[in-house]
Amino acid sequence: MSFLPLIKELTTTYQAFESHSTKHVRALGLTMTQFDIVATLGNQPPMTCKELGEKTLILKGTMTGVLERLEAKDLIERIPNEDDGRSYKIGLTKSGDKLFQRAFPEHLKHLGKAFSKLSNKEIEQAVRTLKVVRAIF
Amino acid sequence: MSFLPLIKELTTTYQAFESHSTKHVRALGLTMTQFDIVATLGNQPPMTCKELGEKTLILKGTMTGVLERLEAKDLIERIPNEDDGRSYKIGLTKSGDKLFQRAFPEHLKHLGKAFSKLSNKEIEQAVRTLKVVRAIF
DNA sequence: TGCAATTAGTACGAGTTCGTACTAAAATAG
DNA sequence: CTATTTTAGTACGAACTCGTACTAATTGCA
Repeated sequence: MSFLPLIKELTTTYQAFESHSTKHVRALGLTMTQFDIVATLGNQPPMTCKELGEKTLILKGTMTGVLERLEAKDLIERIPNEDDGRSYKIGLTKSGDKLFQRAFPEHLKHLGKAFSKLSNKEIEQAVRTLKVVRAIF
Repeated sequence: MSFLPLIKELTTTYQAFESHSTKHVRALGLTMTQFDIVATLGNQPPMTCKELGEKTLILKGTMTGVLERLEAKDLIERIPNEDDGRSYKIGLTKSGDKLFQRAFPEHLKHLGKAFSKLSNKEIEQAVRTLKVVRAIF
C-alpha cells in the first residue's frame, strides 16, 4: 500500500499544472484541446487528421468536432490531399498563424515563470524520476 | 525552455497511470468518476453532495449527473438530511456496498502489481520530487 | 485485374467537465 | 422579526472524451 501517496501526489501535481496552464489558455479564447491543435500546427507544414491525432493524443472521433469549431473561428483550413483522396491536410489560416505567433510564446512565458522556481538540477531530477515511474506501466 | 521535457514527462506519466487505472475500472462497469464516488463512500457514513465534491474534486454541476446515473444503477441512495433541509446525505446501497467490497481491493491489487516494480526507496524519491514540482504552482 | 482488408474521416450516443443561472432553505444583520 | 446574504443542490448549454458503427478511398493479395 506504500504506493498510495505516490498516486495521490502524481495526480495532484498533474492537476495543479493542468489548472495553471488552462487558466492562461482560456484567457486567449481557446480551450486546451484547441490550443493543443493550434500549437501543433504552428510553424509546420499542413498535416492530416491522423498525424494531428498522433501528435496530440486526440482521438479521431474527438478531432472532428474540435476541427469544426476551429474552422468556424477561421483558425484552420482544410486542403484536399493530392496523395490520398480519403484525407485532407489541415493547416493554420492567416489569422490562425497570427494567433499562434502571439499566443505560443506568451504561453511559454507564462509557464516559464512558474518553472523558474526550479533549478536545472531539480528539473533533471524530476524528469529522471518520472521516467522511472512511467516505465512501470 | 529547459522545463519542456519536464512538462512532457509529467503529462505522459500521468496519462499512462490514468489509462492503466481506467482500463481496470471500466472492466468493473464503472467510469472513473463513478468509481471515485463509490470508493469515497465506501466504509464511510453517508455524506452530503458538498462533502463528496470536496473529497473527489468533482464540481457540484457535474455531481448531479453522476449521482443520477449511480442512483439509476442502484449503487447509491439519497437520505434526507435532518440537520439541513437543503441537502441530502448520500450513501451506498446494499448492492453499492457489495460492489465496493469487491471492486476496491481488486483495484488496489491491480495497481499494486504495477507499483511493485518500484522499490520503497524509489517511491519515496518520487513523492519527494513531485512535491517540489507541485510547490511551484 | 478484381476482390478483400485496411485506412481516413465522419456520425452519433453516453458520460464528464466547466460555467452560469436559478430555486429553496438557512444564517445573519438590522 | 423581517430583509438580505449565503449556501446546497439542480438546470442547462458548450465543449471534450471515448467507443462503436459507418462511408469512401486505397492498398494488398491472389
